[in-house]
Amino acid sequence: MATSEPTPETLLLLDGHSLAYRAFYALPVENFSTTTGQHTNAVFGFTSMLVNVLRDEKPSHVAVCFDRSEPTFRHTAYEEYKAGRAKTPDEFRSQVQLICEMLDALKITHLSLAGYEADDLIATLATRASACGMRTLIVTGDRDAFQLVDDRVTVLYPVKGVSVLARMDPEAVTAKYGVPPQRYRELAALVGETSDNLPGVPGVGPKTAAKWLLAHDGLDNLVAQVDKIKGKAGDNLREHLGQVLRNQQLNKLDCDAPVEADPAALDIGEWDRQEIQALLDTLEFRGELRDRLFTTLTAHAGGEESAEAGEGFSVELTRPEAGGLAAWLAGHAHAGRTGIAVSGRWARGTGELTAVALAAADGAAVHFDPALLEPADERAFAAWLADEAAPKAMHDAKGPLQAFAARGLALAGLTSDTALACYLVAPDQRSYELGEQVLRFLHKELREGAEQTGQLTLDGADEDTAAQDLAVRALAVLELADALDAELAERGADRLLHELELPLVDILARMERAGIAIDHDHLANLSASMGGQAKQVEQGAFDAVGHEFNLGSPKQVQQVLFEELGLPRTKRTKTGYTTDSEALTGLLEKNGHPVLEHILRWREVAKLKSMVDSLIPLADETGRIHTTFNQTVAATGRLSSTDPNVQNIPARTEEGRQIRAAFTVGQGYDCLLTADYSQIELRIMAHLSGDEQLIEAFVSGADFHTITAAKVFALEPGQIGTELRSKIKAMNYGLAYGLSEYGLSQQLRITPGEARELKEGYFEVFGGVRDYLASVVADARRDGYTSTILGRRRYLPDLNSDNRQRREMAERMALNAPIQGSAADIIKVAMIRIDAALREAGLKSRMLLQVHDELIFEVCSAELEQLQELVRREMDGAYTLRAPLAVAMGTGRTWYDAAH
DNA sequence: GCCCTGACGTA
DNA sequence: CGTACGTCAGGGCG
Repeated sequence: MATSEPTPETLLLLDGHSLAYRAFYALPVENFSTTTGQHTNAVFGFTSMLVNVLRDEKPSHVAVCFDRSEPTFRHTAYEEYKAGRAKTPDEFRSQVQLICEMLDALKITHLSLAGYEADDLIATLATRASACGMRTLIVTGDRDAFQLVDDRVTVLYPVKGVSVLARMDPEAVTAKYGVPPQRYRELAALVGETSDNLPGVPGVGPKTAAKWLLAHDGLDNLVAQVDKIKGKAGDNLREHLGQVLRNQQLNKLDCDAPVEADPAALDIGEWDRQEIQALLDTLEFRGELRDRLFTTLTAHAGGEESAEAGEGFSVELTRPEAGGLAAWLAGHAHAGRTGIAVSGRWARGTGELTAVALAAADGAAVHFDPALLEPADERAFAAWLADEAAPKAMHDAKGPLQAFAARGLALAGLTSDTALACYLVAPDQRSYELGEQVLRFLHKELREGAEQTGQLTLDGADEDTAAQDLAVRALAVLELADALDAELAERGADRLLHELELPLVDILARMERAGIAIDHDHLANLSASMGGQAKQVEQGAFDAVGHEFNLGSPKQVQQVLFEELGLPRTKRTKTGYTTDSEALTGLLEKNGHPVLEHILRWREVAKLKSMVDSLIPLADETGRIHTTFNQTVAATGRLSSTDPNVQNIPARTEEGRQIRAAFTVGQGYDCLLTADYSQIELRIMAHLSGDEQLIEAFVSGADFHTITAAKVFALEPGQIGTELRSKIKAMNYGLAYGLSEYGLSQQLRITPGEARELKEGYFEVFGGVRDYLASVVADARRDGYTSTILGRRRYLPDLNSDNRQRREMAERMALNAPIQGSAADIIKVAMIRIDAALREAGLKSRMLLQVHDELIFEVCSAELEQLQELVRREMDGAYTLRAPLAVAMGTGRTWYDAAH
C-alpha cells in the first residue's frame, strides 16, 4: 500500500471482530499478556492494523463495526447458521472490550446493532457513503464484503498476519475469482462458506463455479438451465440446488440496516493522549512494541500529536571561547527560564560531568565541558547556577545535581524538573525518558544526530553531533517545562511540583551524598555465621532426601518435594507448583517431612546472607554506603531506594534485625535517631472516612487495635485478648489494601463465612469506613483517578474493564492509593519542614534515610534534645488529620539500637 | 549477556 | 483472592 496523498472524503470501515480474530490467531498469545494475565494479542494486532491503514490511506472518516451476540435474520432463516463454530475463547472475548476502549481514546466511532452483523452495518454505511459521493475502504477478514466492491468501494483484506493487506478493487476481485464483484455472492453460494456452516456444492470450487457463472451469465440463468450441466459436478449441483439458493439468500449483506450514524458524521475527532498513554500502560505495551505503536499513532493518526518532520528543535549553538560563557550567560540566561542538559555519570551520591548544554528561551544555546572552563567562566557559571533568581529547568535533576556537587557546584532556582512533572501527570509509567515525554507533550521527535544521519562520522563531526544533541535536549527540556506547567496547573498539581517534589530533590541528593556508616566487621561476622549455618542446614536437607540438590532452585525443590517425595501438590504457579514459605509451612503441618524445615530455614539464612554480602562491597573508602532514592517510580507517590535498597532491611526477626545493627553512626557524630509515624495509614483512613468511631479510637490514645476490637465486640478494652485483637488488627490493615473476605479468611485461618461476619460486625460500628471505601471506588470509576490529600492523582482506567481480574485489581489499587499516597505526601512535607528547620537552627545533625513512614538521622549529642523536639514538631505539624499524627522516636549507636 | 520467574525482604 | 516496592538466584534464550 503506497497511497500517500490525502484523499478527501474517504470513509474507512473496519470489521472489529473479524480483524481482532485475525490478530488473535496471527500473534502468539504468550508474547502478548500483561502481568495480570490479560491477553492483549488481539488488541495489539487490531490496533496495529488500524494505525497502519490510517497512516497509509489517510481517510477523512472512520468507523469500526462489531457483531452482536443477539441472533440475526440469518439465524432465523437458517437455524444452523454459524453452528458448529468453536466457542469464542475467553481470552478473546475480554479483548474486544479493550479494543473499544482504545477506539474511545482515539475518538473513533464504533457501532453495533442487535440483529445485524458488522458486515451489514458496513454495507449500509458504504452504500450511503457512495450515495453522497464518498469513497469507502473496508478492512475485513470476511470475504462476503467482496460483493460490495465497485468503483467507489474497495476492500482491504488481510492476507498474512496483521501487516499485509490485499487491495481488492473490482479488477482484483475479478482477477482472483474469475467473476466481477457483483457476482461474488453467487460464487460464494456455490462454493459454500465453512466458517458460517454454509456447505456448498460438493466438488465445486471457485474455478468451476466461476466457469459456470460466466458461461450462463449468472446464477439465475444457471439455475434455469441446471439440467444442462454435465458430469458429476452437475449432478451435485442439482442435488444441492436448494442449499445454494439458501446460501445466496444468507450471504447477501443488508445495505439498508437501521444504522443511525451518518457517514459524514464519522470524521476523526481529536484524540486524548493521556487516555492513550494510560491505556498503553495498562496493556503493558512497552519497549519496542509500545514505541512502534505510539510513534505510528503520534506521527500519523488524525489526532493532535503529529510530529512533523523538520519541525523539531532549532538551536543557535555556540561553543564559547575563553570568557565566552560568562558573556553568554549575561546575555541570555537571566531574562527567562533556561533549560539545562548534561552528560556524564552519576550514582551513589556522586557523579562526574563530561558536558553541559544550556538553552535559553530565545533559542540560543551553549555547550561546554565544565572541566575545561577558564576561571572567569567557571566563576560566572557557578554563580549563575547557584542563583535562585535565575530560573532553570532540568529533566531528572537529582543525578546531575550530584555531579555538580562533586565539582563543588550548587544549583538553585530550579523551577521545573520535567521528569517529576511527568510523574505527577502520569505516575504509572515505568519510564520518563526525555524523548518519550517530548513526543507525548510537545508532539515533536527528539531526533538524535547520530540517528538522523545514520552514518559513522569522524571524531570531530561526532563531537559536533553530540554537542548539538545535548543542546537540543536542553531546549526540549525548556519547552517541555512550559508545556507541563500548563498541564499541571490544569489538574491542580502545580503546588505538588513546586512545593513538594522539587524542594525534595536537593534534600534527597544531600541524603544520598551523606550516606550511612556501615560496620564492616559486624557484617563480616554476620556473613560468616550465616554462611556456616546455611552449609549446615543444606547438609541436613541433603541427608533428609538422600542426595544433593540446589536449594536455591525452585525447580529442583519442586522436583524433590512433589516428584521424588510425592508430597501433596501446592498452589499452581505459571510454571509448576509453588514452594513458597506459606505453602511449605502448610505442608510441614500436614506432612512433617524433615526436608521442609531445612528448606525453609536455608532460604531464611541464605536470604539474609546474600543481603549482608551485597552490602559489604557498597561501602566507600570512609565506610559509608550511599543509596539512590528514586522519586518517580512508585505510582502511589512513595519514594523507592536502590543500590542498596535501604527500605527493605530486615526488621521482623531478631536475626534479621542484626543487619540493622550494622547501620551505625559515623565519624563526627554520636548517635542515630529514628522517628516514625505510628499507624499513619490507619490514621489517614480514619481522617478521610470521617468515621467518628475510628477517629475516637485514635484520639483516645490507647492501643488502637484493642480499642477498635472493643468497639466491634462490645466489650471493655480489658476484655480484649490477643486473638480478638489480632483479628481486628488484620481487618484494620486489610481494609486499607482492599482485602477480600476470602483473603481475610485465609490470613486468619477462619472460614469465609466467619470472615464475612467479622467484616459485617466491623462495619456495623465503623459504617463511615464502609461508606468511604465504597465512595473512593465509585468516584475513581467516574473520574478516572484517585486523589491524595495533596491532590496527587493516580489514574486507573481498569476500573471500567469488563475483565473481572483487572477490574478488581484496579479497585484494590483505588482503595489503597489515596491512603498510601497521602502518607507519602505527609512524610515528604515533614522532610521539607525538617530540612528547613535544621538549616534555620544551624544544626550539624542531618537526615540520612527515609523508609516510607520512618526517618533516620545522624546526630551530634549536643544537639540531641533540640533535634528531637524539632523533628517531633515538624512531623506532627506536617498535616492536620482528624486522627492526629503520632510520632515515635528512638536513639542509639546503631539502627538496631535506635529502634523503639 | 539479557530477560523472566519465583521467592522474599520492607512499609 | 492485600497495596507499594527492589534484589537475588536459577534457568532459558541468544
